[in-house]
Amino acid sequence: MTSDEFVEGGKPTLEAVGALAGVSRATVSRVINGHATVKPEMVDAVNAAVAQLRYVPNRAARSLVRRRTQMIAMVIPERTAEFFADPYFAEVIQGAALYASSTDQTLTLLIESDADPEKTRRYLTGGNVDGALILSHHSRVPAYVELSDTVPMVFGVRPLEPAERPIHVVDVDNVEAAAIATRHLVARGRTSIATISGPLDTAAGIDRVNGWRSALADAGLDAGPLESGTFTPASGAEAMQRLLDNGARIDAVFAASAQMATGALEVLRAHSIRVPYDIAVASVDNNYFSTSANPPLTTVDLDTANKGAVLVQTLLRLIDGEDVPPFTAVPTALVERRSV
Amino acid sequence: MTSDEFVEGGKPTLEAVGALAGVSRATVSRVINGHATVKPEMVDAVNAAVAQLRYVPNRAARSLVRRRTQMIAMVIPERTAEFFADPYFAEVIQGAALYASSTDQTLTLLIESDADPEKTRRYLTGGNVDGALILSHHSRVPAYVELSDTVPMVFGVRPLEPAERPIHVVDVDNVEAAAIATRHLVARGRTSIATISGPLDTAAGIDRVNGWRSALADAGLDAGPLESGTFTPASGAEAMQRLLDNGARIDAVFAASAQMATGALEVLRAHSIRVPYDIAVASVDNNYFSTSANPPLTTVDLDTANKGAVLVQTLLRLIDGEDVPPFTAVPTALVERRSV
DNA sequence: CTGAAAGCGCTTACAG
DNA sequence: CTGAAAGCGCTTACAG
Repeated sequence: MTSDEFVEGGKPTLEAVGALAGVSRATVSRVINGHATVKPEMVDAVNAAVAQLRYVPNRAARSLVRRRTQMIAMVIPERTAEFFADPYFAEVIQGAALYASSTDQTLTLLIESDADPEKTRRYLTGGNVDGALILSHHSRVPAYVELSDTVPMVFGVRPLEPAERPIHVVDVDNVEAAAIATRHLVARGRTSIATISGPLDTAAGIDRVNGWRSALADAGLDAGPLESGTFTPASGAEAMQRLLDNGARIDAVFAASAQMATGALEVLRAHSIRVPYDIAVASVDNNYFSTSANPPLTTVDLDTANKGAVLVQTLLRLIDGEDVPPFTAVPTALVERRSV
Repeated sequence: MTSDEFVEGGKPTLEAVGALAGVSRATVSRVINGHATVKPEMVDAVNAAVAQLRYVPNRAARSLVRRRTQMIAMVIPERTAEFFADPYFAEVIQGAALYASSTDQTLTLLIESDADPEKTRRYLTGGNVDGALILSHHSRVPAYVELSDTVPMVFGVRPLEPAERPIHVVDVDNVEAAAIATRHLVARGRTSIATISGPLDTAAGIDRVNGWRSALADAGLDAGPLESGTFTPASGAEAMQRLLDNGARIDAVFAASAQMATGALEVLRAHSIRVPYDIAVASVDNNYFSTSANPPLTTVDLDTANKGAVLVQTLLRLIDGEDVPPFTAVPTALVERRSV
């Protein structure tokens, strides 16, 4: 008797597995779903049959009866590609997709339509997904906050304004990340530490300024000058130039992103200011920009891929009705290279 | 009588829509699926009921009976994030996701596991998806070619060796793209045109060299010197340096990627060689690197987002059993900036 | 042209 | 501890 007898044509079904193992399909189902009430010998027989037939449960059937789509959406801004010089999204997506693949959830990418913002909301509320991860730009966040009691959601960034209702966010502690970098500068004996901040209308921009400021205060140092950029290399170069033009005597710069640090480094080089001898530069982000900068950047690793994984993990907990804290912090760590 | 009477609790079903419209659920199903055999007045009644109840078909139920998962996978290399300085994947994904969202297919990202390559194959052959888009590195392609008669597949790159069985690829015509750039250099009066090629073990690398060579031959010009890079800025800089070191008199360079062109430009600047006055530089890729180069690059736009869309479109045709040509070319176009 | 009915492949009360 | 049966929400022959 070959196992072929149990699969006529297409994919094997529960029925076929049951026939091979000599049990009902209800029992097979129980074994597959780990319902501990099955006799060990039946468990073994079923598992053997599953392996022999290479049985894979039909997602649609399971999803239909469980009333779960088994899908989660990752919502990302439409203009991502234009800003893809920023490796952030790629890393989060990669981390999230990898984690999702170890569960029976499917991760789908939902690109926000700038032309039709309602489309995304309709999709999310139309029962297409069990939950959503929101990585939109901060300006879009409030609109999603409203949906968060219709469909489970986890945000990748804290809203600027305190949300009107309890929400769940997974992010690094940006205050702490900036403080880590700044403290390292202090520990290396720097005393006049400027910052090139991110945009001050973003949570990350604000929080990193606060981290820089508080680390300085803790060390009994005055806050150095602050110039803001937009997280891009060009904006970092311009901010560095303004810092120099303003004539303040500084011996270190904390840049709120590796991209801005890269731009700053170019300006310093153009002025023959030696890094780290004359001015040390520390930043946040451990990515392509940090390693290929000249000199390579001492920076804070935000572990963005891990953030992607934790986002999914947290969302699944929420979907399962577990109690999830409003904020889950992803750990960060200093990585020392040659710019400090 | 309010429409609430037809939806007790959860999402409205076909049954509820039928009750509101005064028809059977079979008829509602026919209207929703556009089976032209329904009387116009019933069509209207059904559509009104659908709108009123905001009815959205249950994907799982539909998928179960149609024996289609309604999902397609995009297979991408695990190490993507590390190379994400290359905007290519982000753009393809964006184009593909956007197109998929206009259909009732869901696009899911499948990251190849370097540790367990079988995992991806099992997923694809386990009935999880209706088809797959393969964007892997070239070395992985042959393994997928084997699967292409088990599950419909479209490749984003032509295999290096002619495939053992008929496959479907969607890509730009790399020979033509390179020829466009080179012809433009020729039209501008350049006569000694070198190339910084991509890796010569990739289809894009090889094809772009051939395009450069044939454009030159067509113009009655000798092929200039060739140095190879790996598509990265650093490799472009090194190749440019070798070109200079070798002392050949050249008045133009065709770089097979914008990233390599960026690196080459830096070397030329360091040598005070003026672009385009002394040496003109044309490239391929219209992305962040092309616009932020100094000077901005005259280059061939590969319309990568559109490639993503066409990949999905082609795969859906294949899944529907249509006749699809083995190669679908995505159009390219020259964009003139200041490097030529 | 339309409806009643079967069935897609699962899960899970309900009996036993 | 296990099985027979109902049912998740659709689509589609099959009658009429």
